[in-house]
Amino acid sequence: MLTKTPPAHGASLRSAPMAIDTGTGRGDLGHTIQLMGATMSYLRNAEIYGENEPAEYVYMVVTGAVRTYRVMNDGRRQIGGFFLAGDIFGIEAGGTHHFSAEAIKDSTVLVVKRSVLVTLASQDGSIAHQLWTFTARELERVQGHLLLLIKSAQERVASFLIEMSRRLASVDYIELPMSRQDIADYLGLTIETVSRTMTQLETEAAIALPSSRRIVLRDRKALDRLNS
Amino acid sequence: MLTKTPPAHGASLRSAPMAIDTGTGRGDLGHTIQLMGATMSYLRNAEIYGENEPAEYVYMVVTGAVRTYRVMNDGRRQIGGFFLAGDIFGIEAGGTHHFSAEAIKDSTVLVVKRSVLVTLASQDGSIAHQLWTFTARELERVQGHLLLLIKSAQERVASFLIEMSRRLASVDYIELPMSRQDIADYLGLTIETVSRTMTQLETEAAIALPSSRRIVLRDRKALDRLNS
DNA sequence: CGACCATTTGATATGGATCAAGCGATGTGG
DNA sequence: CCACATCGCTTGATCCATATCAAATGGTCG
Repeated sequence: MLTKTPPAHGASLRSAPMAIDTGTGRGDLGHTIQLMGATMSYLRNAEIYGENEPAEYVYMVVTGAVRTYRVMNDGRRQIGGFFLAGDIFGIEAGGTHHFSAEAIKDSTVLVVKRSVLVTLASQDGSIAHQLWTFTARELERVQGHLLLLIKSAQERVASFLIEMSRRLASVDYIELPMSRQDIADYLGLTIETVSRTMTQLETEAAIALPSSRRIVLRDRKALDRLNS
Repeated sequence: MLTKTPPAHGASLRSAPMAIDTGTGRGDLGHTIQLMGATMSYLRNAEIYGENEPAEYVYMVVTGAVRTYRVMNDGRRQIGGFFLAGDIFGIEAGGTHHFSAEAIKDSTVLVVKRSVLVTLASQDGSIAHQLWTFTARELERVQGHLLLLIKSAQERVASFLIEMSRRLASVDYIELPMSRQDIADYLGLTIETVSRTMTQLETEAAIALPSSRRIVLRDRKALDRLNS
């Protein structure tokens, strides 16, 4: 359950935004961030920000993947979310982060000063609306995550795979950026249970596992039935 | 796990706002609603709104208590939150409710048309900020709820009791408005486990149970240790 | 090749679910 | 005003899904 997180706080500032496909519609807060953001790079497992730190920046993933998490006093880690290319994270209405954020693999992100965004919002109703809408969508996401945690292991894993398949713009297989431990800590399971459930789904011909990180969704209907 | 919800859709419109102690600081969206809200009454177990309905109103509890919930396809019910006097619920940035809401006991609420609030927000930056702040706080609440669901039964129940003691402005005992089934569906446990855990906490002298709905927090430190 | 790390697989333990019955309070009709 | 039905809650017995503990396997990199 517990995970060590060898940090390697290697963040280098680069510059200049670039075009990103925001087709999935994250409000257009993504667009706003693209216009104003500076590029930063983080090495695998580098901390992007820590729990209880002041929330100085808002982030959008350009390449790579990010996890947010909290460590409970007993050492258990709960992952709050995974953020992939195009996803925004780190927004806090109150000025403090309630989760930590780390790069799952070498990643680049756009950053915008939160204070700038907040000031803009106070002048521009459209920006204010984007902030609200984004936070509301985040709320929905967390509510969905919460609903996952009362389901069976099979259902959780199936839901996770379906979600990832949707978000990873996958062709005929998905390439997971995160480890089994990350998945376990996201789903509230142990790594062993996640692994066993995967093999079980493979046995039932719902998925195929060419390698541990590469997963073919073979029987979408069966997975959907579990996802329900 | 499953619960029947004998509806009795008795909602009568009354009128006129009244002063409410908003001392705990819900932004001052609460104040805004007090200024504009109309009073509605709901009988115990009456539906206030349903999942997937358009979100026409925003609500603030004046007296009584409200639960929001979703029913999964297998019949399990997950309670999303309990809302007590002064609490606001039913805000949705997208125009649709994602949970249903019911009165836990006979309740009165203030209602404001969502459209009015949204229009106001587009003109008044302070209202826009209130909406954002409120939604962000709601997000934090749900994240806290999510963290609960990975803990042990004792920890969940202890956390629940501590939270309720804080929110119910209790003197030397708390008077729960909700049933064991509601608590179970909020904590992701069965009613039997909630009941057993309560008796266990009583045995350990952490609480006393003068009656099933009335609970004395006898050893706050022990509970805090579980809450952690 | 050898060391390390992630993942899988196996054996066993356990917390909470499930099935079932009992109990106390509340309300209703005779 | 009592007898009885109902409802919410508690308690008991057993089962099962997932956790825990342990070891084997496989892939990656120096």
